[in-house]
Amino acid sequence: MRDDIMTQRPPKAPALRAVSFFKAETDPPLLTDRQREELARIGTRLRLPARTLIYREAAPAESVFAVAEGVVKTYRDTPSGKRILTSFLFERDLFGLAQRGKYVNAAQAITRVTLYRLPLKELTVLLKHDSDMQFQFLVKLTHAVRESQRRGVLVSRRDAAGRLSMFIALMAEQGGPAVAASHVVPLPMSRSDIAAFLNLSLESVSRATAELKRKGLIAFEGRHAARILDVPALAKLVSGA
Amino acid sequence: MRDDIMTQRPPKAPALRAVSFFKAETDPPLLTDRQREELARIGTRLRLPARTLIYREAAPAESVFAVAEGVVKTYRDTPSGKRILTSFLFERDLFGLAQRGKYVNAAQAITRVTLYRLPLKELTVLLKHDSDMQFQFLVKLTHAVRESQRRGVLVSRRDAAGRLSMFIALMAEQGGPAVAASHVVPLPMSRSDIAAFLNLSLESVSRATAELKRKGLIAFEGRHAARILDVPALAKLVSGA
DNA sequence: CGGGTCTTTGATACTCTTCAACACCCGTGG
DNA sequence: CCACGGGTGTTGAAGAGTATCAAAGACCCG
Repeated sequence: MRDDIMTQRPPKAPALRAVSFFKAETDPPLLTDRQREELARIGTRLRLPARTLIYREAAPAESVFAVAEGVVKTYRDTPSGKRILTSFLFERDLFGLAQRGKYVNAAQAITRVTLYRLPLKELTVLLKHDSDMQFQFLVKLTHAVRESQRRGVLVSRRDAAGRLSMFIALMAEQGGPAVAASHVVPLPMSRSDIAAFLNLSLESVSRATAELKRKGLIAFEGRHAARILDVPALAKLVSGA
Repeated sequence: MRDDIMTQRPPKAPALRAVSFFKAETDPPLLTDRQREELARIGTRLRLPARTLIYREAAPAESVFAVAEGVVKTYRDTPSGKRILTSFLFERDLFGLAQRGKYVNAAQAITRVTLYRLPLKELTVLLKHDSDMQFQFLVKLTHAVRESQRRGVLVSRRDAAGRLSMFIALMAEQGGPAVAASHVVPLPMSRSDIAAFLNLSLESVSRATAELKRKGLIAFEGRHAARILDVPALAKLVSGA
């Protein structure tokens, strides 16, 4: 609450969130105000409505994007017509993964979003000049590797209910302390996005949610929020099988 | 061949391989000789026999490791007793992914390996002082993110033969031009490692290899090498479903 | 209120997993 | 040189779980 007042008054300059690989009690903001200003200077602030396609797979990659507000998904379409969601991006996340000058995923806004578009060229110059900022990007990238591996662990489970429970736990964690306290987890994405992320069919996700409801673990508050009713039971499902 | 003579005469200092996010015709070595020397200076050269456990999951993370020679796997054990292989590491790869001072995976040598153990503390100091080297680590990390996502795409396929074919293609790619020319793909890891990487049961991997053999796509030369017999057919299986 | 999208539910088929037994390979030791 | 043993890999049959196809229901936006 006080947090809202503090951070939303000025238009949010690009920021990063990540858990460091160092042992640390707290996770301080990765970037200083000055660094954020510098990023804002080379970048462009974009406000995009929900569902906007930000870039396509294999499009020329000229920028990296920082999420200031809203939710973004990145995905890949397989030759067989299936869509794989590689990640959900939230506030203070980066996206725009490229290889040889081309994006390896497509990116699309899920909600209305505010982004900072950071031209790769200027960004690399900036990073090479500001060793400290570069280090923070390095920390952020290791965070991204972990997150990607986490999805790998997620989809390794066979049962749909188990995958879904891990996903809800993931989203709860992402929401921060406010979500943890209220036990209400926002799920801004569609069921079909969840299915593509969990590598399940749409129907399996639906049946899994039904199962969790039936068992009294969660309840839905509209389509885009889940209330956790039985925390220990859900935690057990998340860890065990 | 000429490459062997060039690189193996002096003990290989730590090196990195990665595809850059920039558009580039060639992929030059990421590190200069001087940078490699500096890394060698802060690091320790280790020679370990096959199967050596390098570190456990959740162990205090004090170092990053660079592979100079041999093959390493990183894995995670789930509460339900299943083992998930998160990556295979080859020459010029890095491993030692940590979070809050602890390794998030375990790491084990598959073959006899030569490693450089780089203390995190010294490494970060070095990186902050050498902005250019830090940038190369950043490139390497984006490479790691892509590789991790690739595994995500791999395991999204339902059919075992499809996953295996993608895996063989991955290993072939890793082998470089020599492998591509000979069509013989080294598979130094065990079937059970492959199974854990592909998120399949041991038996399914076995059946998938049998299927590929039966269809005349590949032949095995011993247990740790596959010869690709029908390149276009395999490529088709790799891409399509 | 209406149209269309998103979601839920149902029945069938398909693929992998599991459990079990067997075959194979290779280093070891007689 | 050969037999042995253990790990490794292969093959078979039954069972579990999701994917798929089909259709009805709920929700949201205009």
